[in-house]
Amino acid sequence: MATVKDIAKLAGVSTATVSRALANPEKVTDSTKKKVEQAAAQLGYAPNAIARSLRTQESKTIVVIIPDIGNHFFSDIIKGIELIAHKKGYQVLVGDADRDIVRARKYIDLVYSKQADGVLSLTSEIPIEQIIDEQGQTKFPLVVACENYPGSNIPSVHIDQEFSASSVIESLIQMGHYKIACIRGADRNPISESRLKGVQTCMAKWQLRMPDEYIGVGDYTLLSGYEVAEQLLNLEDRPTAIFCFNDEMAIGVIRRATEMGIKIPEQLSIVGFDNIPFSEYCTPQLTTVHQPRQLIGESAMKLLLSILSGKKPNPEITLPAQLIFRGTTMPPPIEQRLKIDI
Amino acid sequence: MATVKDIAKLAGVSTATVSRALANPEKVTDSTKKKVEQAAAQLGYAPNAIARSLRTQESKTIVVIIPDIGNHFFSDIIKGIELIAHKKGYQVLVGDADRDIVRARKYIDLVYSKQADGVLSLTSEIPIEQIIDEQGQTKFPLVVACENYPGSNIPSVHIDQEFSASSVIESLIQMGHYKIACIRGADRNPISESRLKGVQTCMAKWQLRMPDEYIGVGDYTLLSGYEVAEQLLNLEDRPTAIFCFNDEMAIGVIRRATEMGIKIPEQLSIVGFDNIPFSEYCTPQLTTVHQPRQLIGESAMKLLLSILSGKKPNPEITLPAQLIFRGTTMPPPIEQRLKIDI
DNA sequence: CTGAAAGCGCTTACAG
DNA sequence: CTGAAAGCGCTTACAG
Repeated sequence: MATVKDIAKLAGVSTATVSRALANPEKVTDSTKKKVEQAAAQLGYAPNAIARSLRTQESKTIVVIIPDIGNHFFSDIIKGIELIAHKKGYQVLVGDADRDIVRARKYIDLVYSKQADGVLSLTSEIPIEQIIDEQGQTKFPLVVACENYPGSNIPSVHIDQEFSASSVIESLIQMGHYKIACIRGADRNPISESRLKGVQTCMAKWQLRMPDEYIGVGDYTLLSGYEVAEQLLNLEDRPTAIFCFNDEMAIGVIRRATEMGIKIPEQLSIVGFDNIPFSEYCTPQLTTVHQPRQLIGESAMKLLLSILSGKKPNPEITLPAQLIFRGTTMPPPIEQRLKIDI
Repeated sequence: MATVKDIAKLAGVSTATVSRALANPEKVTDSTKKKVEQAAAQLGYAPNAIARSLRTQESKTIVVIIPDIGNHFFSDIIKGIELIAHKKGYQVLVGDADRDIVRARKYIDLVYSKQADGVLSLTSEIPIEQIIDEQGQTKFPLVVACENYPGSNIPSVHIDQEFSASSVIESLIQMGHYKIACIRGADRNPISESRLKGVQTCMAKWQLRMPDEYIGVGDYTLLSGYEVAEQLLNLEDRPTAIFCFNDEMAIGVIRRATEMGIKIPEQLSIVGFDNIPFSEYCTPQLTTVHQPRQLIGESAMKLLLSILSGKKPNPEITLPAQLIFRGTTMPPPIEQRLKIDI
């Protein structure tokens, strides 16, 4: 492989000049610029990015940690991240943590080993002691998207989870539902906690309560939705609506309900979350909460970029979400409808 | 950040010894090993991988190029790749080419800029002149998975596309279908070509022919399946079966057919390809060809690893696929059934 | 077993 | 505008 040295020899200049001609052509006369470019082309020169990184102390690479590469929700976010990153000359390294904090740690290590300049985490399942110092500050450029660490000041971009969840419940209640169940994510997952809080706040507002056996726990996969649906739908006092904390689980519920001969939406309303592409293609089409995925990715990357450039930007960005009504929701059978005193 | 120099000073040894103690502890006395380890721990040392790469001339990183991060099919393959790669101390950089050869080129550049040691491409849409020299040899460690460059000797692992496609058609014909349409991928896509060849070979074997208007062209997305279905299903002589070259398109077809009031599978049989998780969760459940995705990923990574270690392995691995019958296929209405002369 | 020294391929502050 | 020189942080062949 050709190096700056080879080019220098061929062009009859110093390596310093080669470097300048290639990186800052304006610092060099037109004629040397031309000589160098020609020599570089002739030798098929490709700069050694590793050597450059070592010298400049930056890798121009950021790593994005995703909890599960099999989850559709993250694709568009990554597209948004890449759009901005590439525009600014940054590479994107996608690391699948597989919901394992040990694997997440490995990806964060890339910053410590200087292979990446910053981290964009799409999960909050990252080792807190690796990222926060004694003063509660982040130890390196980090942005958390979609999720957030409540109570910390880690920069983050997300929708208003609590409000969105609360809106879902509000609209179900407006339809007349009151036997409302939900399928949440694992305990201690901040998103799940926020959404559940929104759910309960709204129920309380209407002087309703969601009994414990109506709160199913899934892991955001199709299969877990399918399995938890089984429990919920076999309950003595079966819910008339199920709010799932993502679309995958909702689609699992549709499948199980269909198999059990329960008519959707006549006998059971289902609401998902995320508005993944498949949500429009299942039968019936899924009512869900749309998250502006690409925008989240773009905003998160811009935020990280501004941190990387040494600025102290506003560390929290909240983006709008919207509830999309499709074919899995309608008022419950009349005898099961909430009677509202006026 | 602490460096070997700092550790050397603290431990009272040379940097050479520090390096040895950390990388090859057996080359060093137990007592110096202990001293060095202690010093390293005390300083919170993290090795600079960039400096190491520059010195050792290897990055221990491989890049995997995928055509579309939004496509479910690739998730498990990546999981398989990562499983093997991590076990062998390699990092995996996932690059989304977005079906754009210019972007694929950027990822391959990582090899030339020494940031990656090899490439695992899950698409054949890569610039041929960048990877093949005048003698028709690959210029750097490269494995193509799922797809293949017919006629080249680029190492690859894949299923037998032609045979799998031909089996699908065979079984449709056995059911009595003969008005069989398909939705293929773009022209010049090798997978698409191989499968189409399998389709046509099998049709010919039964002395049938697939008319041109029965061959729809999609781009492997839900939407394209939906749109092409519209054309196919509005044909004067409507097909009784549609074979889609991936599950996404098949699910798009299901959606459109359902909207048009066409009963599946009574009036229309549909077969997909890939067996993505959603194929089990749509209504009806999709008949499809299962590809051993994780195994493909693992095999491809092992093949790349063996190339990286300087071996000349068998450059072509063919893995078994299997046809999975679910709810979208059955014999066509009796009056549309193929009459076989015995 | 250990150390001094060279070198991987760049970039950049400094001097001219 | 250009060049000589230093240095980023490692590893390793060589000498002892």
